[in-house]
Amino acid sequence: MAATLHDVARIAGVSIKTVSNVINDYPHVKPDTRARVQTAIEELGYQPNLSARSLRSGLTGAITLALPELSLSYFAELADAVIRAAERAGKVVLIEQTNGDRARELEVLTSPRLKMTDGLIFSPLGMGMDDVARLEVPYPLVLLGERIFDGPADHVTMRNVEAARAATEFLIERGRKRIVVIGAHEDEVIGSAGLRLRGYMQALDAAGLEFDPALIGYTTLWHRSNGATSMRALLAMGVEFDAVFGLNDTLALGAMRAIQEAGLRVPDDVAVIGFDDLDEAQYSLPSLTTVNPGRDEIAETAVATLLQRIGDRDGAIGDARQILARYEIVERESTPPL
Amino acid sequence: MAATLHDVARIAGVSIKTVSNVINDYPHVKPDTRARVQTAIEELGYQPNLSARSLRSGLTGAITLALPELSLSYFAELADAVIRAAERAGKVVLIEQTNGDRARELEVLTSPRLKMTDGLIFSPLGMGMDDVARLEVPYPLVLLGERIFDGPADHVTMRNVEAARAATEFLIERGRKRIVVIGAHEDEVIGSAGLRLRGYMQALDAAGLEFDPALIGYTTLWHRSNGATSMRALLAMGVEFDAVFGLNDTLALGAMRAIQEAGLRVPDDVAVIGFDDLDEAQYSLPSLTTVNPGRDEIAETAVATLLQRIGDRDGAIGDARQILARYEIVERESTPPL
DNA sequence: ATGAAAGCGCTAACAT
DNA sequence: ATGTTAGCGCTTTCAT
Repeated sequence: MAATLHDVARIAGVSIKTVSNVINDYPHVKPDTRARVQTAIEELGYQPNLSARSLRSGLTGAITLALPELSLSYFAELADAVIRAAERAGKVVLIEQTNGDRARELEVLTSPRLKMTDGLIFSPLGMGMDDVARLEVPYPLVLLGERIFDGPADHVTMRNVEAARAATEFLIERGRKRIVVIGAHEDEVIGSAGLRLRGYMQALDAAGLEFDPALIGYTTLWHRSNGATSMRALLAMGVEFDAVFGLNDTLALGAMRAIQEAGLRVPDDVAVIGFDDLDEAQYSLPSLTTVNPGRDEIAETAVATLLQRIGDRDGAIGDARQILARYEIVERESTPPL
Repeated sequence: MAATLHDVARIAGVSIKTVSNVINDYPHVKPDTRARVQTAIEELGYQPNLSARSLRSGLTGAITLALPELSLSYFAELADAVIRAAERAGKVVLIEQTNGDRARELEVLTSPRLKMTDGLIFSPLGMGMDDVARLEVPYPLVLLGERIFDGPADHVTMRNVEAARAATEFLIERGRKRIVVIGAHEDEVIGSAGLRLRGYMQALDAAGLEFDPALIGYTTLWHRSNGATSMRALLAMGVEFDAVFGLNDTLALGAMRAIQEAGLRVPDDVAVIGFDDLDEAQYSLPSLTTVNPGRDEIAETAVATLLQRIGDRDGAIGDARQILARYEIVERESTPPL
């Protein structure tokens, strides 16, 4: 059996209170008592029983991260960043995959398994504004993504509209006038697709360019294959264009493949920009210019915010906050130099 | 405060034992008592306190998965598969990232945080055979990967040598005779690189082809950029070749980029095969022929094996087992048809 | 500076 | 079929 406080206390010839004091760095312990306890701890290889500690303290030292799926690079890189940020704070991360399925997302919000952790960082994809009320939960919650706004929980997200506008302007500054968008969702107002499309429109407007519906490629999912398929369809219809804005990197990468298949050159004939700054955007042929939406900052802030809420037993922090990360355009080979 | 067993018992007018019986599906409970308890549970929104349950039962219902990093697609897809398999068994997964750093890996093996879970699925990258003794741990452990063999723990892995041999033979069958390998590690005997290189040699041998050291591209890491760099170096040296075996998919993808940059055609001038069957292998240009090493089966088996060990309180299962998944070659566009 | 003891919420052995 | 009760190992008043 694993050693307990009592075992350590017995070996060290002190009470369990003293051992506890040593472990928790309570200041008033005589140096030589402390040393004796330390020796006993090492001798026994004592490690505290975390279940017991949790039961007593009500805190587990773990947080849950719920996201659609790790096979999507964006979420894998987000999870990586969240785990690193949590680790820096000495916390550990439990991952739930929802597949972006609304029912599963709602289920996760009330799952008993959440009690294994102190709070939830939640990146929904299937839920919408109608489900806002479901976010009134009795535990600390930080929301990610663009499915819900002004909900009852802290929300950390990116500047979708501004960043998409900047991406579009980046193409316009380089002389492109007929800019295809890949990945739009019919009638979506919020959600990443809706917001980024709005940014696109704003940029056209500001530049005095006319919006042409023929330039919009709709896809339901945002995988590489959807980008390629959508692009091929546009190509087949004979639409004329000189640039492509992929609403995320995988779409842009897929579209870039279709463009090259058709014998067009990137960036000479068609300039391409993506959104997300995935690791692989550096390694495509040509490498992909894209928007870094501040993923690391989002992860960092989400963890910090959640931990604040967890530590805030008497609601001193106040109302739900909206936090926006800084974005940045990363220029690579898929767009021409200025 | 959250409701407890006592609250439910009081409302339902029974003892906590009865409530506990209902929750744990103990058979001998009168139907109407059960109904009364159920009503009380719903009324109070009772959810069991998992810390208390863990303290009492010694089991948490969670497992740890320790891997290098989620930003590497292979591990993201592995984690995805492990989480799904665990979920099917009603277990939850906590993820630790080691960055493939040996010191960090050894640290994870003895971390107190492991006590938050019932066992560990461990995919080391920095540890080696010298560290085998460190795997004698006082908790259920299942090992993944090719860093350690015949250790004291169950080991689930892929048929590296056979699969690499099959990949090489696949190229030979298509008439290729000068096959470059990208991603070799100097003097490595075990490890993915060492094993796969051995499979390559075996295939050459069996086909009566001579091994040419000039065809081996060494890289320390297995990112896309390493594949591209290594390939460019070989190209610059004027080495002649008609095929490339990337020891993993990202290397192959990087190499393919360098090949195309050099004006060579895939698969006509150079056939390319990878290893891993990542999602993105389907979407490259051309799509990548590769080896599916049985990742889903590995994840499934690792979880099942770990849960068996966890449930096996009196060591009835016996010694450490070695389990090998089935592999399969997935033919795509980067190799010519037979 | 240290000790004694209560109790977090649950499970399970033991009663009835 | 249901109730009583003793801990699981820890933190934390309250004493000393």
